[in-house]
Amino acid sequence: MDTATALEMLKKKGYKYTGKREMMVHIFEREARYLSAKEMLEYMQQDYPSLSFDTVYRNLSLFEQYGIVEATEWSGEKKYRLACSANNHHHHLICTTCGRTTAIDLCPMNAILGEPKNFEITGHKFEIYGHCGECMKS
Amino acid sequence: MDTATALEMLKKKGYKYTGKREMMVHIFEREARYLSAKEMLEYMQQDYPSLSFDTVYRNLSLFEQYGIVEATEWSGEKKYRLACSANNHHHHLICTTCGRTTAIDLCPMNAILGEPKNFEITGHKFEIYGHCGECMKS
DNA sequence: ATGTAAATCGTAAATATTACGTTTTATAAT
DNA sequence: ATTATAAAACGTAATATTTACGATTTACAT
Repeated sequence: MDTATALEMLKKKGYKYTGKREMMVHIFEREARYLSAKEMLEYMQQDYPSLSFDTVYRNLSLFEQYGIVEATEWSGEKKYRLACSANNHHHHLICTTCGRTTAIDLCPMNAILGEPKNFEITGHKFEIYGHCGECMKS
Repeated sequence: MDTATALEMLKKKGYKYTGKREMMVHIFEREARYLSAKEMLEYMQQDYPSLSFDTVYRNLSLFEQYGIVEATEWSGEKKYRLACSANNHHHHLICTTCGRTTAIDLCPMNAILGEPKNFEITGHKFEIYGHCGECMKS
């Protein structure tokens, strides 16, 4: 999911192509890791000093809704990253310090045989947490 | 992990055996599901109308620290449940409406061959979310 | 150039969690 | 049983995260 594709897709749905949305996706591309809303706000404020919370949160939700970013939460915060371009479903090693990820080409759902009785599955999460090489140094 | 065992264990560590802690573990036993701090507070206030947030949060942290409860988070809230008495490591189907769980006797970490390079693993999460039979009715 | 709906701003409200000085209480020693 | 003391709880405030909303600005189709 690159910036142009993401924003053009939104435009086709009737949303506007704004500089702030463009920058948000750019930052996700550049950082290539999970970001909190606060981190995103801080990066954005370098270019838009008076940016409001509303804009960041609203756009994060919009991006999530249309599959531009994927979200998870740890340490009491929601975190967002650009949706993986890999077309196969997979999971991640996540550095809980910096948010960087490494893909795991394995989904435990494949090992779940049949449907559980009396339970409608809506989603699942498989995440391995830890510290990446960079963060271990410091 | 039953009430008596849990509280006696704490006592040996130098913590006091209080009616509030006893009731908290009782509620966890009775409910047998993930509870938010708020839900716990509300249950507790039936017997202790002036109970403060501090007590609930402090004791939840204490319980987590000593393995009496296990915690996770979804929908922007931390949730706690009595630590599973099963001595084998396992995971859960979780009803995101009521917090009830069903054990899955499977851990995807077994399929992760070897240690990832340049990454120190500190934990992992495998959870399947959905709606249980009870909650699907309503 | 203009109309209109969407986006953003500025700010406040809502929600969840943590913190802290004071008072109360469980517990062990006397 | 009384007392000392350290932990627990109270009452309340502070902090952090997320959401909400009326007013203003902007993108963009006409």
